[in-house]
Amino acid sequence: MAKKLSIKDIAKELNVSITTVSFVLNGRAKEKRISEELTQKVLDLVKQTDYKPNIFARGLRTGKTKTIGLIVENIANHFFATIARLIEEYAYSKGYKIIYCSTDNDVQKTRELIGMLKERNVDGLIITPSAGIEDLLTGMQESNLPFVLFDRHLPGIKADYVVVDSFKGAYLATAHLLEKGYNKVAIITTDSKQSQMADRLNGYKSAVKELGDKNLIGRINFSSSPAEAVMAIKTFLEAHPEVNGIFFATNYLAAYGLEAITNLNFSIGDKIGIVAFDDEQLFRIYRPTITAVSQPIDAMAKKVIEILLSRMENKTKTLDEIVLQPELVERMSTKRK
Amino acid sequence: MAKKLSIKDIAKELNVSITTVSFVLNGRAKEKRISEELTQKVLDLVKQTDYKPNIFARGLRTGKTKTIGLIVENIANHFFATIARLIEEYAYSKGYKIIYCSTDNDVQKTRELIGMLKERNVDGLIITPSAGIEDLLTGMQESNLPFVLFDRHLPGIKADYVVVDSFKGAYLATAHLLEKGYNKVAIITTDSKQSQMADRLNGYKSAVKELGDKNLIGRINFSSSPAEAVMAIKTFLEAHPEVNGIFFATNYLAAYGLEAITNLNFSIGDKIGIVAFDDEQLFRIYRPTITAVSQPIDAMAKKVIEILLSRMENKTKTLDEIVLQPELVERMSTKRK
DNA sequence: CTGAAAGCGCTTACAG
DNA sequence: CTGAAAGCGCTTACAG
Repeated sequence: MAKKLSIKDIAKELNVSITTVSFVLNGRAKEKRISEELTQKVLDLVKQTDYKPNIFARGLRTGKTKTIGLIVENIANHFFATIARLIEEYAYSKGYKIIYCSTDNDVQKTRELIGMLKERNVDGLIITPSAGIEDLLTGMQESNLPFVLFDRHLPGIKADYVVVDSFKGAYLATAHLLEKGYNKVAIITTDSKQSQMADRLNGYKSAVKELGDKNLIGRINFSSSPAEAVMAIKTFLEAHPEVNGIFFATNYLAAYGLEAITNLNFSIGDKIGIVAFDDEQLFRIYRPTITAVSQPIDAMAKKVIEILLSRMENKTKTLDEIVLQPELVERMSTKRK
Repeated sequence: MAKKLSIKDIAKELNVSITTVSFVLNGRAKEKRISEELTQKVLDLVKQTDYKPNIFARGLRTGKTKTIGLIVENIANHFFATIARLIEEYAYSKGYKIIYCSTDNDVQKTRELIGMLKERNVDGLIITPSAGIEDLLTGMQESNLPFVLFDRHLPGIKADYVVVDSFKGAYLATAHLLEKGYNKVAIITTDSKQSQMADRLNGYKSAVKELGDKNLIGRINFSSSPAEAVMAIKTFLEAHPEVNGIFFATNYLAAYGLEAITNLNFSIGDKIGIVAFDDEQLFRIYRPTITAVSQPIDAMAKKVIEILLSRMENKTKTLDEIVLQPELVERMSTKRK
């Protein structure tokens, strides 16, 4: 590897001390009353030689890395991929880089990843937490490593978070189905205990209690393969022939559900109304188009980065518990001919 | 932040020199003939205290980071997200972390990202290259920074790459349409000059020349918004009413195409046959299901990491130019009733 | 206004 | 078998 330039080379070339160069580089020239002329000479040479400070040396001294760890459930999921992309962009514009990882909702893996990111001295973390990592989060708070939870939070943990009002979204979805005359509405959800899933179930129950008949709950094992999930949904629908409306608690459950329903040859919209939680391209393109609860992904990404950065700069003193509002996007899957 | 343990603390606790601890930690105890007993004592204490070497200090000395940079076109695209996920997994199992970035096919952004990753001293890079970064790649070769290209490669650059046989995939897709009796087959592609896109166009042309009539080429501006792309495809189809088969050169073009075709109220399969390059969930779930050219994503991810790691360990001397075979997955969109 | 020097936590050539 | 010490490239308290 071609010998990299060091601050020493710059200093020598200009016949000044490395201290001076360092001050200029860190924007402390004014404060240290280094002459404008000299400052400019340093900046010019740095630009001309394309000198980049060694990140390790700097990190060793300062302990900062300008890196943020982003731990999501599964980066291959459309929702997480899109939000990761936006977070990457906002972070990048502030001079931060992102290291992403996927947990698959595996507590052990989440623990390892957090350990790994701490070891790499990330300056902050963004996490979709699974239950069972409360101790790690508490530890991070004690050691002053800033983090923001998103998509869900953990009861009992007092920490910044950005989530969508899942109860409200589920309520809107279920009420919409009931009002459209689909009077036996089921929910298809996972067996996970996460806060957002619990909220979605409660939103469903609340709408059913108010406007509907009785709860019809199908739980799909979180670690099912796609084929197993499709089969499980099919079995559920066969066991409950009265169902004429379904609220799918996640985007991937809805995708599996579409496969199951098509296998059963039910006519979507006519025989059975459908709403998905979380909007995506599939629901716009599928025919009939699928009514969905849309999350404000862009606003979430922005909020998350904003909170984390101000926390990292020690600006925030109070807790930021942000609950954004979802929106129901009405499409053809909840319309009878 | 709680004071972190250093190698000094471990050494002091055990009354040995830091040299000894360092040798043990780096698996050089045997070679340095450090007694088994002492070695074990060190390892025990390290485990017990959960001591982690400071990554900066190590990096400053060795220049290694155990980090790989992954630069893809767009992490929110299903193909890249899935492959990134797999690469992450394989890399992780070998003790490496991944930093991802998205280029949006913007040469300037790609250049910046490569610069940023070099600055961060990644040990290696995985890149979906855009034309215009040849000099950077050559520079990396000169400075011995290992990298592997994937999805596409650059003519004129002699470097390891892993791609899918795009010519073959496009040929299969187009020939399949023609054989099924869709005798006026168009290709919808981008205006990009990338090797894989050029190959797909050539595969299309070759099949048309052999089995078909004349070339019908629709080019969509790569930086169109989704709505613009849908409109452009619609306009193309209206201008060419004879078209009864379409080969979409990418997954997202196919998705836009489905929207356009539905807007036009064409019956897929009957009036117009469709094949997409790159398979994804949408094509399995959509009704009718969509015939697609499937890329061996898992094999690609494995190959990429394998080549990069062996290159990083200086094991590879010869060039690895891997071309994997795609597969045509026949579905309903190319079947007439 | 500017510089000499300590020190961050490692690795490793050298000495014994 | 083991250790004292140099040095990686920075930042910054201190001195002038």
